[in-house]
Amino acid sequence: MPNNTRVRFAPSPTGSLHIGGAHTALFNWLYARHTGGTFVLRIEDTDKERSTPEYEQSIMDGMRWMGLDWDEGPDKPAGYGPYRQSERMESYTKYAEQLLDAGLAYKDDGAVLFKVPSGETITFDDEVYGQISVKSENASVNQDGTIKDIVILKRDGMPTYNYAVVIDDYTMNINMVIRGEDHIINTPKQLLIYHALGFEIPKFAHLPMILGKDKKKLSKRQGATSVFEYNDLGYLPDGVFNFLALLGWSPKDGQEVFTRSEAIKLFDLGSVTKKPAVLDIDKLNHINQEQMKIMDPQELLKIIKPFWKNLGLDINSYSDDYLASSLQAMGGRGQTTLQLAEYSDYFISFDTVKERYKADDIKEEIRPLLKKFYGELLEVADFTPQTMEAFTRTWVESNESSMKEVALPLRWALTGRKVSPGVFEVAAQLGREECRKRLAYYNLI
RNA sequence: GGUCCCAUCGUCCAGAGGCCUAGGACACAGCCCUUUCAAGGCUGCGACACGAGUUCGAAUCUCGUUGGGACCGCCA
Repeated sequence: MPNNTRVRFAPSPTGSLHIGGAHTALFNWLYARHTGGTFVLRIEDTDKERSTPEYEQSIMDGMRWMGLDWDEGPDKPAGYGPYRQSERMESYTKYAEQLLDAGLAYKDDGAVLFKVPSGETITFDDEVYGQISVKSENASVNQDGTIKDIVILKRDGMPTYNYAVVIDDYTMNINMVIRGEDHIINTPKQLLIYHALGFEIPKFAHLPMILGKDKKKLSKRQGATSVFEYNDLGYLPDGVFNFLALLGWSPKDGQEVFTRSEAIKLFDLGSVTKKPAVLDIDKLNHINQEQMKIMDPQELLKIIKPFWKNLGLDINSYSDDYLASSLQAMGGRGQTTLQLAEYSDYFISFDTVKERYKADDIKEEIRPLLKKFYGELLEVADFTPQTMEAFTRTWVESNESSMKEVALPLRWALTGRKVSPGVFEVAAQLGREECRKRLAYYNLI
């Protein structure tokens, strides 16, 4: 069954993909994937001054990072191209002339302006906000409140935003326009042009804004600018994806942690909220942690590797299986990839342990006991957490010691940290010989 | 200032007239488990902005007030 739902994400390449743009792109993608429709990427590069190919590239990379693939775009031409506005001049000129001929537009100083009528009421049904109506004389105004005709072609010949979107959405057959709420106020202006040209009107769905802690629209100054910074900060694409999906929307059953395919299945424009949402890093951290827990170990490993490298750890001398199981051994600890990498460093390097722990807390009186115990522990037939723990429990009992007394120093010697997964889990992961080496270094066997 | 939009715990969401002495999640506090917590379990704290209506009954509908946001570029 062919599906003709067509949505688009239309960023302007004047900056990287920021969190607000990512949110809009995500919801478009979710809608397209849920309905089986087509997701179009259109580059709105009509600002000659600020648009750059580098930003265009960066936006696409950001989308790829988030796993938001598009079906049509500058790099994926289909029947509705080109996909950059700067390459679609022909249609802007054509329809401008049509408007000029019909007397609905006029030229002034080399620019073409659309004549805004008065006395009309422009109404549209937003899929999220419901019915919105504005009087045409209020649709486009000067600072003093007088009607302001809409510039459609600038003096440099390029189309303006409000005009180009209409022409492109129409000619690209977009039938559902999903964009930020900041565009709700632009919609009446665009509707005027739709009417003047006799174009069929698409459905509109505006999304609540994402606000910063100060409740102001996210600007480049606050928080991370591009989605890549979230990567560097330790967030998973799936974490950002999941977290962003929860801003302004939630599945009917209240599930908060979900995979991409679950999100696609569950997504519903009808349950998008209207209230602007404040971005809460604590929640992102939590969602990110949950995503790390359910992620495929080998996939997670690919992401953690660069973080380990940044910590100066030599991961090349270990197999992927060892590294992946080290990550698994962390048992869900750490909220970000950055933390996970840092917390697990002792699986890769004993040097980091030596730097952190000098063993000067060990009282000489108990060293003999520890030596005796660790020596025997290293000889258990089966170097698994279960066996080691069982062995230890009986040992401390018959030697009038305690779990605390022997396990805590062991943790320090093995990890150089106060906190870690179960110490026998750590020991098993490190392996008998590595444990022997570390204990020997601290003169504990 | 004008136009448009919004209004439930600190934050993100449930709630579409009785199921609400308002539910979940994050954060916070406390407790528990344990060899440690950065893992896990439990408990607590905490909100329907206000005022009028409509109704037998309102967080849910209407109006007003207040508060917040967005936009007012030949930027998008």
